[in-house]
Amino acid sequence: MARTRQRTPNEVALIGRHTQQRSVVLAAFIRADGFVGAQALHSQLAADGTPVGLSTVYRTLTRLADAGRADLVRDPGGERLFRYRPGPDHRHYLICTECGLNRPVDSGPIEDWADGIAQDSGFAHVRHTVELSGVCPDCGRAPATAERR
Amino acid sequence: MARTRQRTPNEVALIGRHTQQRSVVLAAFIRADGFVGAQALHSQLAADGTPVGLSTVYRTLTRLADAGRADLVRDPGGERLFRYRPGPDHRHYLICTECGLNRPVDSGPIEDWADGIAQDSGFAHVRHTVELSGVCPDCGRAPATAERR
DNA sequence: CGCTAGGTGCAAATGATTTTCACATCAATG
DNA sequence: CATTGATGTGAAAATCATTTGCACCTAGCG
Repeated sequence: MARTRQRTPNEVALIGRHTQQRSVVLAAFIRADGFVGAQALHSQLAADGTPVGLSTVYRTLTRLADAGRADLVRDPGGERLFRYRPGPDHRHYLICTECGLNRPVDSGPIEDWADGIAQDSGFAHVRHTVELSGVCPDCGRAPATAERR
Repeated sequence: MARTRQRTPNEVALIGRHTQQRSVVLAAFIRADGFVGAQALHSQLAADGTPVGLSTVYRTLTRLADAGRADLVRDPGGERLFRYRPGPDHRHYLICTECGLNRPVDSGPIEDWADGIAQDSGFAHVRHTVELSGVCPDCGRAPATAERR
């Protein structure tokens, strides 16, 4: 419950000019600590009393991703979900399809495997996307609204 | 160069009623032998002289995927790409971002890793998506039109 | 303090996918 | 073989997430 980190994240500098909107978006994004969609973040901001245009949210997240400060995955519905990435390395997550709970997993083996493939194949700039999804213990126990599909 | 497999794939049975359109879509889909988007398949069919409504192509592919006969990945642009899956197991591919060339890779390690994660996490119905992309030797050598993103 | 490149927001444009709905077809039946 | 109710089909309209056009701001420098 310490500082609410309301101060402008210096990450703003990495993506251009420093503006109020960017600070707010960035702060909320970092605070989200997990995967968020642009729309969700936009709603969150509105709810927080610091509304920012949807386009701006999109623009900010896109820039962050381009700058390598955010990872990007796809919702089964096709929505882009962003996750703040503090460091240069990336991680992989196991996401609950019911409640959205997500936890990082040990991806060492994957990295090694991917590197090996890259070597053997002769392909350059090999990148990988790994998404794990399932039903977390809680949801598995209490099938919520059990809305499937 | 034997039979052109123009006969109706019996897979049709798995997704409902057997109609001309489904046979054609399915045949083309199987013949595509790799990832195809609904739109591409639709164009292909038109070019082949067996036009089928775009909606029908979408419906057919979606059903196949639901029935577990097709794998699904996302284009960086957000387009859904389907790949016919003959058996119950799935494979992972390394796709060239320049020319689309794709080759299966040995995914044994991944399967094991994913299974391990599933075990440890307590999550149920754990599924995984793995996408590897890079630039194939040919494209790396001759940077084509070198249009990036 | 004034300037200007870069930002911002809204609304309209895109693009892929889905749905609606009137019409055509399948496949079991009489 | 004709009937018929369930399904499937296609064209166009509807959705949805995301992008873009454009007129209006503003950070940050001189």
